[in-house]
Parts: sequence; C-alpha cells; structure tokens
Amino acid sequence: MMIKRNTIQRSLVLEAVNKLKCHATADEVYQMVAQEHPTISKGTVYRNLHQLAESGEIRKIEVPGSADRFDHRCHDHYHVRCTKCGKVFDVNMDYIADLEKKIRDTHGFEFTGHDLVFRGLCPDCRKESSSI
Amino acid sequence: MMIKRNTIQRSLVLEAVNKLKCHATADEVYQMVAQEHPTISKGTVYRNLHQLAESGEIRKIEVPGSADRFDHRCHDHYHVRCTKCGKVFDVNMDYIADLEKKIRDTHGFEFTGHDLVFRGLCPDCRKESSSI
DNA sequence: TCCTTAATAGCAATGTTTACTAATTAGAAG
DNA sequence: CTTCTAATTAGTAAACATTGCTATTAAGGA
Repeated sequence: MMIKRNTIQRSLVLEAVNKLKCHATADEVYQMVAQEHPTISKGTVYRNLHQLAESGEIRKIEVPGSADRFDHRCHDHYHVRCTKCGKVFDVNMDYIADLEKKIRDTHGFEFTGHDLVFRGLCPDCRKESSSI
Repeated sequence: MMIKRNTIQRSLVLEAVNKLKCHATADEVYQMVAQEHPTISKGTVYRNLHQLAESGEIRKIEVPGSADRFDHRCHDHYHVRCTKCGKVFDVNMDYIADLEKKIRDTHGFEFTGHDLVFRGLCPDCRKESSSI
C-alpha cells in the first residue's frame, strides 16, 4: 500500500523552508516556491507545511497575534514579537527543556512541547515612539 | 481639552468582560453587550477592548491558533492548546515573573511580558487516538 | 502499461480583525 | 442652557490567515 507520495511541490516547500532559515511564514514560503513553480496553490503550501511539521521534518512555531512560522530543524529557541510593528525576532536565551515538569496538575494532558513568545518594542519602534 | 470620553458602549464592554470572567473572546463580549444594546457594532467592541487593555483596566491574552482573549484582573497564567482539536485550556503552573531577566542579549529590545503556550494532547483526543 | 487514489490547482468560504466614512454625541466653553 | 467640535459611534467593506471543496492530475504499485 502507499501512504505518502513524494511530489515536487512537497520537496519545493521543504527546500524553501530550509533556504529561508528560521521563522518563515506560510506566505513567505509560498512566494519563494512560486518563483520556481508558479502554478502552486496556497492550499498546497499549507497542507505540505503541516504534513512536514507532523512528520518532524520541519517545526511549526505558533506566534500569537501573527501568522504561524515554520523553521528548519534549527535548535529550539524562543522569540520576541514587537507589539508595534509585528516583526518577529529570535531571543538569545537558553531553552528550558524541562519546563513541562513545572506543571502541577496535568488534568490528563499529554504535553509535547511549548512556545514562548516575549512581547516587546523593537529598537526601531522605540526610536520612533520617543522622537514623536 | 478632552482626550477620552465615557460612553455607554465602553462601560458596557468593560462590564461584560467583568461578568464573563476570564478568557472571553471579542465575539463573546459582543454577544453579551448586544443583549442590552443591540445596535452596538463589532468595531466598537474591538476598539474599546483594545483601549481598555492599553489603559490597564483589562488584560489582553493572545492565543496562537484562536481568537484573542480578554480577562478582567485575574492572575497571569499560561495555556495549553491541544494540537489535535485546537481547544485552549489553562495550565496549573506558577507564573514566572522574571523570565525576561534570563534573556542574555536584548539587542535593544524593550521587553514588556511574555506568552507561554504549551503544546499537547487533551484527554479526549488521547482517548480517540489510542482507541483507533 | 494500467489502475487506484493521494495529492494537486483553483477558488470559495471561514473566522478574526482592521479600515473607512458619514452620522452622532460627550463634554468643554461661552 | 446653548453652541461648538472633535472623539466616538454604527455600519459596512476589506484585509488577513487559514481551511474546505471539487474536478483534475499524477505517483507509484501491480
């Protein structure tokens, strides 16, 4: 029986995520793939991103207040989102691998990981808001 | 000079957030206010929720993958989102108030808080995936 | 080569939120 | 109390990210 097919679309999506390094949005992936394969549809990009994330080939990072991000298998790390301009950056901070252990009552949940996103003002927006 | 007006709409929105306790979505607030004041528009609810959040009278909680939540003054806390069904629940865990201090290089950022969302499988979805 | 069905392109539809504009109205000033 | 004016509103449209639908295409086993 066959369960999964290797399509050009899927390999192009994976390739694009790798090229774009970390925290690419689905739309950025779509834009990049569309340069080589203009007929690809957004639905296909979304479907493959989720499949690749589920199979562990890429990582999905959910950022509150903005679009989901997709990373290659770079090390686990955290993010900041500027509350003004919405841009997302990496944060230079150790990953807390055992954060799930601090949960007191799991209520039957099975924890598999966590997303930590800081809120803040990026340097550019700080400048703007102080000069105005 | 006047900078801010006290409108019935704003006080109704604040009242609704208080009544609904924690995790009310903008739409839930709208539904509640509309019962007393049917002509209110969603735009007004959104604008007032953001204004109230900015002035500190309520708190805005951004949850990836679902609508923003608005809380009265309940304590800071974290969330889990089931990776299968998408539902969001509270996590029983101490709030780490000084998490921002663990950041090594701020790169000029001004940090104001953080959102921590765990990933996991809720009890219902665990049952389903084990029985299939 | 044929056959099955997973995967696709294209588009419609969803849900959440923001943007726009003419009409309304809270609150200051006279 | 009346007038003035700009903050706020209702209503609607549009932006945005994402999912759903369906006829068509094509991967890969037989």
